[in-house]
Amino acid sequence: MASSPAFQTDNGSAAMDAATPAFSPLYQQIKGLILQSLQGGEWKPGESIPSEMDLAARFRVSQGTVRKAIDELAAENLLVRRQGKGTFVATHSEQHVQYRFLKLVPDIGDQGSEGPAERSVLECKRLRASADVARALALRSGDAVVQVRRTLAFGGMPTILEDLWLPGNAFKGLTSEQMAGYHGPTYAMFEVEFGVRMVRAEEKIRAVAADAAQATLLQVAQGTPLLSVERVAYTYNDVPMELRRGLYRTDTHHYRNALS
Amino acid sequence: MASSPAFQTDNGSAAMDAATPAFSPLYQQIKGLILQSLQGGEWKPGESIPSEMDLAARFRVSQGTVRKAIDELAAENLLVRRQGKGTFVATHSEQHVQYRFLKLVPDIGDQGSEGPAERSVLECKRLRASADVARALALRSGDAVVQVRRTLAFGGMPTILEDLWLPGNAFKGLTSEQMAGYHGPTYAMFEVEFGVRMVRAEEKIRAVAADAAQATLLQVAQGTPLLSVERVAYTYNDVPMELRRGLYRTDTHHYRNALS
DNA sequence: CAGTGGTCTAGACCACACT
DNA sequence: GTGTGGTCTAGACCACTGC
Repeated sequence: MASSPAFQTDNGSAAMDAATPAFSPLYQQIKGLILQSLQGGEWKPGESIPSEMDLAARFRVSQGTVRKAIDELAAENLLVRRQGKGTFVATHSEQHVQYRFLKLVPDIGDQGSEGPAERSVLECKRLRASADVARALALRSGDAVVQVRRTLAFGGMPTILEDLWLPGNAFKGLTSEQMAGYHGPTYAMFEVEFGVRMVRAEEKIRAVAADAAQATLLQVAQGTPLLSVERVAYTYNDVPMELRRGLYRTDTHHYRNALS
Repeated sequence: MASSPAFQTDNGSAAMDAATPAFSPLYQQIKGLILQSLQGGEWKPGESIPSEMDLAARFRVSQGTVRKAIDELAAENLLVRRQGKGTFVATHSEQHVQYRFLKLVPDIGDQGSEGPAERSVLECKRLRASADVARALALRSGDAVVQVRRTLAFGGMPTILEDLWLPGNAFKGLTSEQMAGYHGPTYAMFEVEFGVRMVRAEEKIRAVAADAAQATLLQVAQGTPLLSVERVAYTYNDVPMELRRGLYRTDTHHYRNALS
C-alpha cells in the first residue's frame, strides 16, 4: 500500500557519486508524488483527491507536510481547495474562472458579462508539422499534427481569428463538429474528449497589420493594426500540447495583464 | 513596546452592529501590521526587517504565524527572503530581477543580456491633470501632475516611446536630469528620490498605427503597427502613483507573458 | 453530527551565511 | 559558533459543508 517514505535524510546517504546537488525537502517529494498521480489519471479533473489526513497516512508524513505540498499545487492552479468539502483537481470546465487563459476583455462593461464567444470553425485538418510548428510542440518536422482555424465573435462581431496546432498523436479523431459544438471552453473539451489538461501557457505578443484574407475574416480594413498573440500551452511536466496563433481586434477589446 | 496582540477571538466580541462579515485570521492581521510598517517607512527598500523570532515576540504570536504572514508578503513581491541572512524589503534597485514590470524582450538572444536601455528624455513638465489622467491616478481634474515623455532604445534602436504622468504632490521637483541621469530602473530612482515604491501594476494592451510624430521618434514608417501599452502602477494599499502610455516597436522585440 | 480544510502553537532539527 | 530562514512534527482548536 504505502509508498516509500523517502525521508530527506535519505538524500545521498549512499552512492553520492559525481555531481549530486540534489536535495529536495520532503514536501517537494510529496508534491512530486501527487503530481504523478495527477498525470497518471488517478484523480481526474473535477474529482476530489484524498483528504490531507489520508494522504499523510499514505505517504507516511505529517499532515502539515502534505499541506505544504498541496499549497504549492493550489498556487499553481493544479488543485483547488474548498473548505469543508475537500481538495479538487482543477478543470477548465466548471471553474468559475472560465477562459482563464483568454486575457482579451471588452473596453466597457463589466468583465465576464459578455458570456462565451460564438465560434466558427473554418478548417480542421490533419497535416505534417512544419519546422516551426514542430519546434514549438517538441515534435519532429513531418510528424502528424491537427490544424484548426476558427474565428471567435462577441455579440456578432468577429474579434479573434486563430490557428491551433495540436500533436496528432494525442488528438486522434478531432473533428470540426467537436470544435464547434462543445459547450464551454475548448480546453474543457480537450480534457473530456482527449484527457489532455492544459496547465500553463506562454504568450508572445506583437502588433501586426491585417492582410487581405485576415481583414475579410475579421471584417476590418486591410492594414488595420491587430494584436498577434502566439501561445504555447503545456500539460503536466512542461510538455507542450498546443501552439496557437491568434489575431485580436483591439478596437472594442483590449488585452489585460496584471503585473506583480 | 509590544503592539496589541489582537487575537482572532476578539472579532466581533462586542458591537457586532449591522453587516460585520469581518473575520481575519491572526496571520492576516500580522500581515497588515507589517504592511503598515512598510508604508510608514519603518523599514526602507533594501533594508532587512526584524527576524521572525523578533517579530513573533513583538506581536505576541508564534513564529509560525509570523512566518505565514511573511510568506504571503514574499509571494506578493513586497519582501524577499534570503536563507541565513534575513528578510528584506523588496526594491527595484539591486533586485536581480530588474525591470520586473518591463515585459518587452528581444526576439533573439538570451533574455536579460541586452542590458539597460538608453534613455532620452524629450520633455518633463508640470501641468494640470486632464479628466482621464485624473481618473487613472485617483485625482481631481486640474490637480497638478508631472508629465514626462521619453524614448528607450536598445542597441541604438529606438524601441519604446512613452509618456508618464505622476501625481504632482508626491513628485515635487522631478527634473529631466533625474529622469535621464539615474543609473538603474526609473522605479528605483522613484524609491530613492521620492520614497515611492511601485508594488504592482495593470496594463491594457492594444495594437495601433503610428502617426507621423510617433513614426519619426521611433524611426519607423507612418502607419506601422505598434503595441500600445497603458499601465497604471500602484504603491502600497492600491494607491495609483503612475500612469504610463507606451508605444512599443515589435519588429525586433515582443511582449512576453506567462499564463498560469 | 462527522469530515473536511484552515489556523495556531511549541519544539526540534536542518541548511546557509557571516564572523 | 551564532543567528538567520527552512523544514518537519504533533496536537489542539476553529470554520465550513453536508448528512
